[in-house]
Amino acid sequence: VRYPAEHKEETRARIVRTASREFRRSGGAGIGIAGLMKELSLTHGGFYRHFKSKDQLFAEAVDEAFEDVSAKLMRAAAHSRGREIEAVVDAYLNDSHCAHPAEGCPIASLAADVARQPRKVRLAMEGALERYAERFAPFCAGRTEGERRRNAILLFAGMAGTLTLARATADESLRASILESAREFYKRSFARSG
Amino acid sequence: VRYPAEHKEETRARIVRTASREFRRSGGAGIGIAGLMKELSLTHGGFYRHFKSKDQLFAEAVDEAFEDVSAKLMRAAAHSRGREIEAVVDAYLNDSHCAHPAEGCPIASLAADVARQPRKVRLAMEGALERYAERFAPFCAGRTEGERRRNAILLFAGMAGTLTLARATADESLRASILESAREFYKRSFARSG
DNA sequence: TGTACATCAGTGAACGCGCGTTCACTGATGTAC
DNA sequence: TGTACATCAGTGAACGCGCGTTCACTGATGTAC
Repeated sequence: VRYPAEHKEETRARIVRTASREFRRSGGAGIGIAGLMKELSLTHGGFYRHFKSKDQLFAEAVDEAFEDVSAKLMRAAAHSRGREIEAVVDAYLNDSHCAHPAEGCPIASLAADVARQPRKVRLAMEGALERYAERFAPFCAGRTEGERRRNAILLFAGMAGTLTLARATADESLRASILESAREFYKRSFARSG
Repeated sequence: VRYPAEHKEETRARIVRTASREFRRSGGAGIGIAGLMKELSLTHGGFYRHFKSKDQLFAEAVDEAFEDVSAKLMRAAAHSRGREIEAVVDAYLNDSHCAHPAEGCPIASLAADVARQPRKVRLAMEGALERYAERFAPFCAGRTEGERRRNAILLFAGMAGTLTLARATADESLRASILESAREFYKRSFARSG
């Protein structure tokens, strides 16, 4: 079968997009190449025309996840009429994000996984994190650019830990209560206006 | 072979202790029954005399990890001459804890894993978390017991996320800088005296 | 005191299964002549 | 215009491997008589 010129690129992008969702849902070991390709109505053999290993796909999928979530949060910030941190915190620490890891923040779902991966994967994570910090620093409290960037990282690290812990909980109301008090805390701690 | 009366109990405890370390190091899927038993110079078949499944062991191992870390942190608090939160934050957010997940906090290494487990495992996590909150609440800022407990949970959730993110980083100095600014932030936010 | 038997923590072969990866192959299209 | 050939995304069988779990078995000791 011969495919149109842009076909390969599109397939590759579809694999990354699906992998990004599935890894966030099930962890790096929770979904295999065969399952991933099947979800796209392809067979596992073709995978290696696009990626040299599962590890490489994992790194790209983490990157895609960062871009995905970052775009959503930036959109929330843009519609906030100057209360960007409040909007970002509300968009991050809510029941829907908690209930849908597959479409959510990769720090919350994959950071512990990434920590166990080879340096190459951790570098991809680090790059994505730096981009996060750069984008969100302007909305954060802090007297210098460096301080605002450190605060942006602290904000996301803290929110991610809170979201993950809420997800690890069994009781629905405990979960909601954790998210609620965290929203209040992170807004108070990181919003520019105080 | 016939063993002394307390032998079985001791073997069981050794399995849980080893599993607790190995799961924290490698994640729930990162170590198997055979590997675990081999580390204790036993064979995999005997495992099922002690546990009905790997899931059951995982739940008990998470519990053991909580007790382990909680005891260390309470010890740090006890030696702090009234600056308990400062001592706990220093004991949690340091390079050594970052470098040794196997002996470290299970929220940081296993919460994302637990979030994907059946309700039974999440209940075990929740119970352990409540015990954490109860123990550390007295050291936290807050006007009511409820507020102090909510703060204790926010403190550990935030610190765990920060530690996990630091571990997922590739650059040693970025890691150190994240930990340092986080220590300052969490002390300032949660210590009683301010 | 001596003998027959029950106990049961631990052994190691075997089960079915899914994993990541490789590879010979397919076949519709583009290209060379 | 017609024919022979190259391309290469995708197919599906096969690889070796490790997984969680089961099970018939072992054998030193405790117990019954």
